[in-house]
Amino acid sequence: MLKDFQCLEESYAKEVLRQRGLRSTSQRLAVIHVLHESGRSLSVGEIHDGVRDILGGTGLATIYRTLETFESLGVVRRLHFPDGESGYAFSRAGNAHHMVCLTCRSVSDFPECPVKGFDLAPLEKTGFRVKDHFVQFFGQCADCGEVAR
Amino acid sequence: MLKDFQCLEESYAKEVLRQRGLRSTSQRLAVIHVLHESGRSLSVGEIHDGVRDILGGTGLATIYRTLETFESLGVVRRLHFPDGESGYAFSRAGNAHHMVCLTCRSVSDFPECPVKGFDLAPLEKTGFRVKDHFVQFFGQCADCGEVAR
DNA sequence: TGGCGAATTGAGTGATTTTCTCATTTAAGG
DNA sequence: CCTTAAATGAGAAAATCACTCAATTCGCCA
Repeated sequence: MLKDFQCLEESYAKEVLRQRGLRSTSQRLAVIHVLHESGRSLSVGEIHDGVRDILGGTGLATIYRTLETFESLGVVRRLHFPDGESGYAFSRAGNAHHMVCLTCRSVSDFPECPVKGFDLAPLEKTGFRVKDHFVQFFGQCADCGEVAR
Repeated sequence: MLKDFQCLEESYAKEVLRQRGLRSTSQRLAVIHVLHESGRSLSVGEIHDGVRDILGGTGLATIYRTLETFESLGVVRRLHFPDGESGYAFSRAGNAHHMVCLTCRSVSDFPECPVKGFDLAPLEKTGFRVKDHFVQFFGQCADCGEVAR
């Protein structure tokens, strides 16, 4: 069973679920726990393994359903890497901007939305109406940068 | 067989292939043809169908291999939509910025890289070293915007 | 605090997508 | 042309993801 202590991320997730009338099941909280604890982007298999470590047998379908639910709530985000791989990472709602380390796959959120600094004028001049955006910066985090040098 | 006329995109792809010592097969050119002609993002299945219309029986594995090859060359880019779907679109090398219409899935490139106007200083202050970026804007193109109104 | 109803899960199956293998074909330089 | 290595086709295999329904569990309310 999940230990009593809950990190900020777990209580945040609980709150979001509650607001939408969805249940805070141990499986859902375990997914958040695993994602947050790792601090990086995890594959579905890694998340499944992590949840099983906490709860014992857990169905793979539940993992897929949970990730889908959380992604629609903006609590979890799916990231796609240049090499074609993909993974899921914890993300505060509305934050669609990430710095992804290509070495360790750690994910950090932006201090603030970088699109504010973008000049969208030439873009909208073409008649295109922007409704959403998705920005990812790839590179090396502080730790991996050290090692590489 | 592929007709003699080749669009700019096809000769561009041929040139890139030649530079890398790769062959310009009819299948590869057909993939470019289909992608460019549609002007939007296509699924693997749609590309397969399109190529078969031109060449007759073509293996699905070839489509996958071709897309992988072109993506590594920067000629084709894989796009991921908010709904989880993904598709491939023609893209000039080095252009990692796209406007994607959520209605018709048409893809247009940016006039110029919008990240140039963005201040990376606060980001790099965290120790993160930016090596690449990927920017997608979702919304409605001029045509679909008209209809919606 | 215990029970009820509805949401959620588990397990297995099924569908879909992607990769792999290897014999055959084909592009491209000499 | 001819040669050679790259590329393809076909089908099987692997991986990924979705569906179904009985059993379980959460959250509300008495």
